[in-house]
Amino acid sequence: MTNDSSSGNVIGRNVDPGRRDRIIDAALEVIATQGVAGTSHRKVAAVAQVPLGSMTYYFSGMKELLHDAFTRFADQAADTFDARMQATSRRVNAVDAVVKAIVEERSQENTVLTYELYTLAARDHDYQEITERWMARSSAALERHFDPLTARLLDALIEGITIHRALDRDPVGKGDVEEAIRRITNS
Amino acid sequence: MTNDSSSGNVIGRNVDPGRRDRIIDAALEVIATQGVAGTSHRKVAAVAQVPLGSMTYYFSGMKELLHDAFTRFADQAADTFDARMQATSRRVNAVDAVVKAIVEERSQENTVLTYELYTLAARDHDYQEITERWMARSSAALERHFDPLTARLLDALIEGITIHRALDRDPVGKGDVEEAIRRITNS
Amino acid sequence: MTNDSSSGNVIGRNVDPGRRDRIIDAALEVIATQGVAGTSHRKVAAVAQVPLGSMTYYFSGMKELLHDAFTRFADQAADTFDARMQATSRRVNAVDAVVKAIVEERSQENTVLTYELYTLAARDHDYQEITERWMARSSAALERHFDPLTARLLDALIEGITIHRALDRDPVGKGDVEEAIRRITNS
Amino acid sequence: MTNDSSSGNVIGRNVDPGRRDRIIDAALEVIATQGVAGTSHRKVAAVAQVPLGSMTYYFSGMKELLHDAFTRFADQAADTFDARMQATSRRVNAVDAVVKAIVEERSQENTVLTYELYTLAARDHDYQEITERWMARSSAALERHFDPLTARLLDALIEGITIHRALDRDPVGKGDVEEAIRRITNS
DNA sequence: AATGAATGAGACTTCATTCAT
DNA sequence: AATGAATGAAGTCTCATTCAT
Repeated sequence: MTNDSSSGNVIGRNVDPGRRDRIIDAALEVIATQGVAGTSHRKVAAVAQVPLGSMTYYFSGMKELLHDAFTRFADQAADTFDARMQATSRRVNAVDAVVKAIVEERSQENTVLTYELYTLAARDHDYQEITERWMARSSAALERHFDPLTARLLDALIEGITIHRALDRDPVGKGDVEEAIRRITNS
Repeated sequence: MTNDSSSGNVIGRNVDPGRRDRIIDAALEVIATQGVAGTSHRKVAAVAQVPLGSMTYYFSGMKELLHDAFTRFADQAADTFDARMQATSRRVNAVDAVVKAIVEERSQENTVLTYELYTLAARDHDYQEITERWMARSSAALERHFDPLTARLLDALIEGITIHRALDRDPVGKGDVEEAIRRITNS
Repeated sequence: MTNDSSSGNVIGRNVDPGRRDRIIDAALEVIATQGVAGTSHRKVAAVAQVPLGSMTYYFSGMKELLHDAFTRFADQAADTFDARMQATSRRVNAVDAVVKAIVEERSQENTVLTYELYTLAARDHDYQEITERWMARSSAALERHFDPLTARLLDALIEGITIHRALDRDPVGKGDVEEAIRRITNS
Repeated sequence: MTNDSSSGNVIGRNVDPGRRDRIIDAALEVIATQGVAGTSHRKVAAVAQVPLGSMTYYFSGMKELLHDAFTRFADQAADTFDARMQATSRRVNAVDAVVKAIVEERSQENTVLTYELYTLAARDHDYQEITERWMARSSAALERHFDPLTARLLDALIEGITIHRALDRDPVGKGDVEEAIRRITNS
């Protein structure tokens, strides 16, 4: 009668720990695909394979869902970047590491999610907290290798290059990226 | 007989020639306020003070409206930046002009609209054409004073600084912006 | 394919003047049957045989629908009572007319609707305006035959007797009603 | 063996004996504030500070909860009125006592609850039993001082005056209330 | 040319109730 | 005995779009 979803226990309610996490992941997937504007409880529930009613059981509303999703996204991105900077011992390698972070890592999905977040943050302070924390962590990671001002300016440059690489049909190449990093860091 | 759609002013026809423009302006206002996600025919029609039926009469649908609106937005922004660069005769002043463009001009509304556009462009090629043209015009304007590579990198830096200034609670000051421009342009 | 509702014009949208009125009537029917608590857009739309979407096209929301419905109900009740009082020329007959108004006319449906309205009015001033106007018209109608104070007290008595007759398993009879009217009017 | 539900305090059992009562009180509070229509298990549970699951554990469903709540309400109201009548020894004072009962005692909350109850009773016989008992007790209390017919008519008058006082922007004053009581009781 | 009327689809959310524990 | 987890049903409302006029 009803779809036996995944693991037995057909009669009665499933006890499904981890479901909240699954919904958040599904939300990020839908946001990346359809944008915040195209994200709905229905679609997320379908991707997460949970009943529609679960959505507002686990999240007070759409806003909480989006907030939690973008918090996870920003935290993970910052973790990754942090790890990358941490793995670089010497300053001369730091420039390389940054170049790689830009060129190799920034997926289309990540870029899309980033601008969706910025768009929300530009209008709603609750999301701005997420971007602030993220930016602070980025700068801190860069300060492992650069002075505070340089770290900040470099962070901004990374941001700008990433955007332009994402939106440009003929994006700047790796060599030019490196040149930009060198200039801003006086390396 | 009555196919003259350009100039005529036969009784009862074409009473409100600027209506299409008015709708586009209203659309930009609504997008800035409510985001693309919160933009609807109804709201735009209300702001533009035109009947709801006008919306799909003048625009084939939501997408055409958004496309036209962002086209106007990007064109105007590029015009302004172009004029600013054109007004600067010597390279030494160019750095100053760029700093001012960043610090004095980028309003909250413009920033919001910019990311709404990027968000669309990141997912839909039709909008990407708009951002591409915009970026090309920006670089061209900068090439009045800088070599092509520098112009491109500078353009990206401007982008990044603008974002960070918009999203940071304690944004970098004018002096630091100038320092960044100097570094990227080797000035 | 779609249900041909009432009168032709299957292709395209029906132009159906009077539809708003029909919805209001349907609302009163549903309220009488299921109570305000049990009234929903769906149910009213079903009774009125209009699409669900019509509900919020014609009424800004549930509240406007209820307000309009109860306004019509109160106006009609006041009209009827007014006509009854107007038809009675002499005071001696007025008592009789009032008795008849209570005993013969107050249907179960009317009584139910009245208390639904009172319940709303007790909590929301917007509905209280309806009851105030109704009460004012009742008193005015009674003042054709009685002095103002007597009219007011009589109005209250009518109210109370009606309630008790509706809620009592063994309601007071016509004779006792007449006795009550006589006492309150000193007739 | 374990059917002793009144006093036991075995470990882990019946830790919170007054919980059912607390829920009923909370229900009355919610009904008074939001109306029967706006009353839900969730809201009542929140006010009573009990888990949501308690609601259907202690009450078979919403109807039982409402029924129990209104039973308590009616009983308490009848108790109060009864006490007031009992405290009045002589008939001449009885009129005064009734006037006071109307003017001094009928709170907005009580009035609201009363009509919510009437609204239910008008449609559902199970609630009508509550109103019948209440009315019977009122009449009985009045019969301490008045003959049966007068008691009944007076009871109805009290009802009507209370309603009109609640719904009228400019309610009848104490003096007029007294006049009404005198007329209906031939005092 | 222009628009008011109309509606099906789908949005978010609340809820009473069930069930495993 | 008691409850947290869970969900299907239904609620209100918004909307893009269509069509007759």
